[in-house]
Amino acid sequence: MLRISKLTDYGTLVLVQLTASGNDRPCPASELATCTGLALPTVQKVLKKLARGNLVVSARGADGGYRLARAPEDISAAEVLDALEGPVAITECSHDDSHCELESNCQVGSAWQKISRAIRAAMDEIKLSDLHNPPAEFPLRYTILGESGHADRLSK
Amino acid sequence: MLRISKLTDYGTLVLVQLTASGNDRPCPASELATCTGLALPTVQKVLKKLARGNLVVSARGADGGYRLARAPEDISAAEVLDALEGPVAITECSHDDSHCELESNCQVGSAWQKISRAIRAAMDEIKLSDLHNPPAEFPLRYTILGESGHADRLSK
DNA sequence: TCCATATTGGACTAAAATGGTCCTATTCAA
DNA sequence: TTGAATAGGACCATTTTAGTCCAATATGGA
Repeated sequence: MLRISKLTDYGTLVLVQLTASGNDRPCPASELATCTGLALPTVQKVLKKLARGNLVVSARGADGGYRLARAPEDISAAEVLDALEGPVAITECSHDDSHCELESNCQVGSAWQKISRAIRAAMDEIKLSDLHNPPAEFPLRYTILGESGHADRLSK
Repeated sequence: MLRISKLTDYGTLVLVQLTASGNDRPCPASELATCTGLALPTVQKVLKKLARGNLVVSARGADGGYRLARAPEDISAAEVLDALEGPVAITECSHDDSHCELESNCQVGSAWQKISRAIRAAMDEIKLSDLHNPPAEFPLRYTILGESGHADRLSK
């Protein structure tokens, strides 16, 4: 269903580790590797992606390392996914495709896109601090169907 | 983010087509292929998966074909994903892994699993009939954070 | 200045998943 | 019996993913 790549999983591990160890000093990749039990090259790769996604800031040279770019409450799960999986389009509706001529089909495409946008919006609300200390449930709710036959609008 | 494979997209197309064309007679794969503009072998493959997922029923032989197993209101998006993507585990927490010894890490794993379960629950509420005639938005809502610091429970 | 410590960026390979096609067997109705 | 149709796999090409490694660069301290 929601397929999360291992890289994303590792990245979350690393981010949580950074969260847990305070954020006062830069933490070298080697230390994160030993703390998480992951292979060093893998941790390095993940950290590079996280840095490019502006979730961590790097300090080069001796006493260098990585630290969170923001407070854990200000880093969302959606950002983590973006940084590590890239902005993966759900279903790319290639407009020159023949089957997109049929209007009913494109409605389908847009339906999945809408669903994905909704999920993404929900992910925006889940923060790194939630992942660090997860609640019993993440109460994602799909509020359905006024008598219009259409779903109510998102209240947010 | 929510990555949907092309197969799933095609499958949804086919299901919507079956929905749109009524459900009185079995619809052969060839007809669905021409209606959707998809290649016949692809449509056949998709239909086989849908049949194994009990979303469509097949009739073999002359005048055979496929029809929806249930009313469009009784087929959920989650079922479609299950049938076409398989029950993809998000993050398999292999218990013998060394890094799972660290309790904080496993908390992460469970966090993603909880998120995925929440998304899945939301998908259960979205029906084929919604995909056929999608609303302006799918109002997925993540209701957050009582003062406990933990999220409120799903009310459903 | 020199050296050890770190990140940066990219290349690279192996393995797995995905998309798409095709073939043979089986089933059913006329 | 014959033709239309599904059932079930096998198959291959392509892409994605995981994981490793290397040369270059930056930093702080002796």
